[in-house]
Order: sequence, then structure tokens, then C-alpha cells
Amino acid sequence: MDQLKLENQICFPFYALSRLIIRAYQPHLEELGLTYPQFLVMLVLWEQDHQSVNQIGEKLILNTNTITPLLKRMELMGLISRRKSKEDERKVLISLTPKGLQKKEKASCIPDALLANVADEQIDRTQFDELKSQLNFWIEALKKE
Amino acid sequence: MDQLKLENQICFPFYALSRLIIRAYQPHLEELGLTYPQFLVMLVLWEQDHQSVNQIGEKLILNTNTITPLLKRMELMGLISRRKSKEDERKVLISLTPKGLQKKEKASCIPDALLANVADEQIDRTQFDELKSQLNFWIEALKKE
DNA sequence: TGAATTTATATCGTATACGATACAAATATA
DNA sequence: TATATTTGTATCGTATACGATATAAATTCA
Repeated sequence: MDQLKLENQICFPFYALSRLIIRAYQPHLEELGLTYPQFLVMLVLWEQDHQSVNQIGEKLILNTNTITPLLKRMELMGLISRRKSKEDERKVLISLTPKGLQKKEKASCIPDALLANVADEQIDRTQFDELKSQLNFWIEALKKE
Repeated sequence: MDQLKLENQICFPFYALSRLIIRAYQPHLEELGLTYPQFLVMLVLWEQDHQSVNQIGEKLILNTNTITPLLKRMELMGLISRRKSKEDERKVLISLTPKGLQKKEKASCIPDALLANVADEQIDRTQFDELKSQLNFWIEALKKE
């Protein structure tokens, strides 16, 4: 029955860490006026502008029933525009507005600021990359389910 | 600007994995009639019955504004009971009902079933434990923030 | 001991998540 | 080419999360 102990679950640390990381981001994102999922959408668009709802959803592993209202709020905030694709009228293309693009510079210091805060205590680069590749292995494994 | 690429963020894998793991649990938890956070509450109570709202919240790193409605739903489902502590009338003690206790046995096979599904492809035990302790290090670091 | 402070929980408002379903545009196919 | 199927988004309902705020019980302290 030990396997039902909370501390023996591998699932819980991921659940907890996800929320703790979002909390750590919060003060930085507040300055940008973004929530964490909104920030992720911005990352995707800063990397490549003019993507369909589905393309964004696939990268963030989120369905349209989550993404659509999220994008609508971001449109209201003036960060992005939503317009139908001319080639395929089913698709809705998301583009950055000048205001949305402008935030990129302000955001660029966030990852560093966070790492400095948390991982300050000697986490060596190799170990860090090792962890990341391990996480990606799990993600790919679970995406296929 | 590469540091703003989604794939270079350490935060995203945790966010994604958390949701993917919950998805993987879903079919198993559906049989139990529980959501994932409800399952976590049950884990905490199966390990030790009769805990206050705060005690449960601390273990799951959740505030009462999340836990309270969650527990109320579980009370409606007949899994737990909520009653004021006699020693301290501010505290609300949560206890398992027979129905809640009964589910423990059915749940005991879930962790194994999941690991068999996902980690089937040779993940050795040592590496697994290493990962878990690394995650716990991060959790403790972020909890202190 | 009476008022100020702290503690434990609950309530409210907003923003995700996501299963189920709807619906229009595009594609396949008989 | 008319219909069935697929694809891309959106809508609806329910369940988290969580900041801000409220409130009653307990504790502190002037």
C-alpha cells in the first residue's frame, strides 16, 4: 500500500512544480500584463508570427476549447489580431499587433531573472540540460498515448 | 533572443508534463469517479485520516480557496465528511466515509498500471529516483520563494 | 478584560483546462 | 455533382487555481 503514498507518486512533483513555477513567473509577468498561458502564446508568436489557432495549440499541447477564449482575451487586450485565412476559410490566423511585438524586448530578461532567483544555488549547466532532455522524453512518450 | 524560444524554456516541460500526466491518469480515475486533484486529496487522507483543510492544503501546496470547493464536491459525492474541530472551532476536520475508504483498494493498482503503460520502455529505477529527488529539490527551492 | 491581531476557512471574480458538442468550410467519394 | 466525411474553430458545462476579500474563532497584549 506504500505505492499510494503521496511522496511515492511521480505525478505529484510535476503537478506541484508546474504551479510553483507559474507562481515564480507571476511577478515578472504582471509587469508585462500577461498570465502564464498568455505568455506561452506570446513566446510561440514571437518565434514565428501568423500562425493558426491549431498550430499554436499543438505547440502548447492545448486544445482549441482552451486556446480560443485565451486568444480572444488577448485580442481584447490589443496584443494580437485574429482574421480568417484567405486560402482556407476555416482557419483563423493569429498575428502580433505592434503592441504585442513590442513586449518581446521587455520579456527577454525574464528567463534569466528567474534562473538567477531559483537556480542560483549551483545547478550546473550539464545537469540542467540532462533534466530537460529527460522531461522531453516523457512528454513525447505521453503525447503518443 | 534565443532564450525566448519555447524549446529553451525549462518552465514549459513542467507545465506540459503536468497536464499530460493528468490526462494519462484520467481513464483510470474515471473508473474511480475521481478527478486528479480529488485523487490527490484521497491519497493524503488514505495515508492519514482526519486532517484539517489546511493540513491537506499544505501537503498539496494548494490554498483553501481551491481546496474548500473541491472538498465540498467530495462531500456531496459521499467520499468525505466535514465537521468542525471541537478543540478549535475554526478548524474543519476532513474524514473519510466508508465509501471513501473503500475506494483505496481499487486505487492501489493505478500507479503500477500507469508506469507499465508509459515507462515500460526501460527506465531504470535509479534514474527514476534520481529524477524524483531532483524534482523535490526544485519544489523545496520554489516553496521558499 | 476589552481591543487589536492572528489564524482557519470561506466567498467572489477571473482565467485556465478539457470533454462533449456544434457548425461551417474543405475534401473525398460514390 | 450531391452527399458523406473530415478538418478547423467555437461554444457549453464543469472543475480547478488563485488573488483579493470577508468572517468568525482564538490569541495576544495593552
